Amino acid sequence: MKLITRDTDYAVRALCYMAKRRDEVVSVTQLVKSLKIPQPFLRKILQTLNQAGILESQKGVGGGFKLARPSGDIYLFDLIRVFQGDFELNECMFKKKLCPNRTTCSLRERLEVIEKYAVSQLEPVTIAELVKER
Amino acid sequence: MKLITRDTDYAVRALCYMAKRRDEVVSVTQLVKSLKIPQPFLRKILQTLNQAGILESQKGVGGGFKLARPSGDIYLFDLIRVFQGDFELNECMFKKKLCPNRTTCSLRERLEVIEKYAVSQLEPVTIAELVKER
DNA sequence: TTTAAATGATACCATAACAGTATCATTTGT
DNA sequence: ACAAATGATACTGTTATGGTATCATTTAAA
Ligand code: FES
Ligand code: FES
Repeated sequence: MKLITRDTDYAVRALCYMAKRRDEVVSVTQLVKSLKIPQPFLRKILQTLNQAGILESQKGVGGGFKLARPSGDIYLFDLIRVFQGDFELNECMFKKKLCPNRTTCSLRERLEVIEKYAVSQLEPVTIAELVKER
Repeated sequence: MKLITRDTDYAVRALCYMAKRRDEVVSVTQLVKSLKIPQPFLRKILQTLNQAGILESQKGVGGGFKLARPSGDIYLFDLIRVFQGDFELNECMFKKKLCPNRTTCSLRERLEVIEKYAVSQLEPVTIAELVKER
């Protein structure tokens, strides 16, 4: 039961690293030296971020990736959305989304409260924030 | 990313049903008629609860299950523990539990806050509570 | 102009968790 | 004896997770 998967976590680390070198193009090879992440996996992650418009890429020798926008405009939730889909702790709970008990189920209400809290906590987090804090 | 799996959810429903008929032995067949849960699956769930000491069973004709203790003493967390293991939204995040970034990672702190909140919300919930509320 | 360093695009793979099913054995009330 | 119930256990299908592996393409620099 985890809130954050490996993809997302790795992405956060890589983006933090890049945020500290803004506008500098960083290659996967470089990144892998600092962050201990398997190369091909990190590569896939960065390509995904590129397709999602969070990174920009430059091909060829001396190429690599850089942030597509200021680190303060890259939200943790953007990454979660990319790698994990919508943030839902609820997802109640029957084949094709229709749970008969929705109206009566009080468990559901409690889960919703938790989800709301989690969202409120995570929503404001940006890469800039995370970099600043260390 | 769900907090509660099907097992747990089904268990909650079944236990609520049984809580309303305290000390009455209820068979899986009966339960399945009210709750829309696949029979063999529910059976497995109840057997597990039996082994966990949450239910008592009676074999043979007219047999079935009943609560092993008052519904106010059966906590949602008991069920979560049985079907999902420890409640951890964190589980950081590296092969054999040792994440190098633990000290510096500020993401972690945020997740911990959320986890604490979730626990505080779910901890007091008992079957009795859930029955009462509908 | 060749070469090497980089990404692009895809396909593949291994493991585990999740959500069940299926069987056979045993107990027990009638 | 029989049928209704649980006990025990093994099996199965699907999806998510956490990756690898390949081949193609771009590009800077020798
Ligand atoms: S069981 Fe579906 S809403 Fe709670
Ligand atoms: S990445 Fe391991 S504690 Fe945050």
